[in-house]
Amino acid sequence: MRADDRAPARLRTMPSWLVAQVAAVGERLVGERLAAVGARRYHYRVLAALAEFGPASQAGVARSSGVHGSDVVAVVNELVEQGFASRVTDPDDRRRHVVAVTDDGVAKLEELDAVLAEAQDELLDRLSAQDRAELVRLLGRVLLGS
Amino acid sequence: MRADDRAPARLRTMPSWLVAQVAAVGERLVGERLAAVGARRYHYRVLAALAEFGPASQAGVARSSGVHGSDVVAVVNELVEQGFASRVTDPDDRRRHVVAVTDDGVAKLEELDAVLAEAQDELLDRLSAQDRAELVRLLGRVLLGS
DNA sequence: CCGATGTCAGGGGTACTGAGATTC
DNA sequence: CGAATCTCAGTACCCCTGACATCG
Repeated sequence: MRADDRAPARLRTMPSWLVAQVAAVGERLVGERLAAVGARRYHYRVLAALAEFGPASQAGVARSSGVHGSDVVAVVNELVEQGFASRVTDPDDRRRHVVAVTDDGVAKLEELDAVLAEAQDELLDRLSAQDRAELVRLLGRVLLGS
Repeated sequence: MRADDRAPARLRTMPSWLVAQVAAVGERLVGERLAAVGARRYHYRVLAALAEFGPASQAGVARSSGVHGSDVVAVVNELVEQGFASRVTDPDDRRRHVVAVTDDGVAKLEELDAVLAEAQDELLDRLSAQDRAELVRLLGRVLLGS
């Protein structure tokens, strides 16, 4: 009981639907590759935020990674379990748990980067370099005020 | 504990992430508007498929709407409850439940069409008509072989 | 028996809400 | 006190898997 992709005409030209379809394909490609190395998108986002912005409280990680605070808890739990992040209570403000990426975490992030680059290529297989750049430009513009 | 949109640089130019962000914005706009009139995307997709392709078995609806067969059951249940669809056992093949859109369902679909058109405009607010067409073209091309 | 169909139960991932406890 | 932080429980949606009974 699977779906063909003979979608109703109403949908085939609806931008929000097209973009959702493309996003779904991309998320599947990315998700499969991340799963193959034991990660999810949440892990990547949190590791990337920690690597770029440095150690931060979990609330800070939520802000910089875009992952919801309630989910950061679980993701950081998993990253710590796997040795990719450390979490210590801030002595200056004992509400805060300062999270930092470890050396293993940096290595893992590089592995994930490579894996995601592959997925991008597969997703955009049919687009020329120009078209890829144009797509990125248009998507960026749509996001500007959201 | 909400997210700013200061995303890591790794993500800001990654096509799969950009498209997922835009899709998320679109899905929120669409979802909110549909919720305001008591519907979800699944309802729209099933109604649109029924209106365009005519009455069909639930397996047929799954194929033409792209909604998974296991979910079609629940969606059709809800549409029938609301009077937007009818479901009768096919006398020629008693496995099949033939689903059809009702007059109320057609009216509902038109309401949803209007609501979704608004959402498209809001989503693409920042793009010229040319850019919108270009975006649709590029997205369509990405989907061609997926 | 095989295959298509409909139904149900359930999980996984993402995103969010609400409440409680702790600390500033 | 109010506000921020962390944590947990739970919800919702979408997508999917697996199993089962029914029927052609």
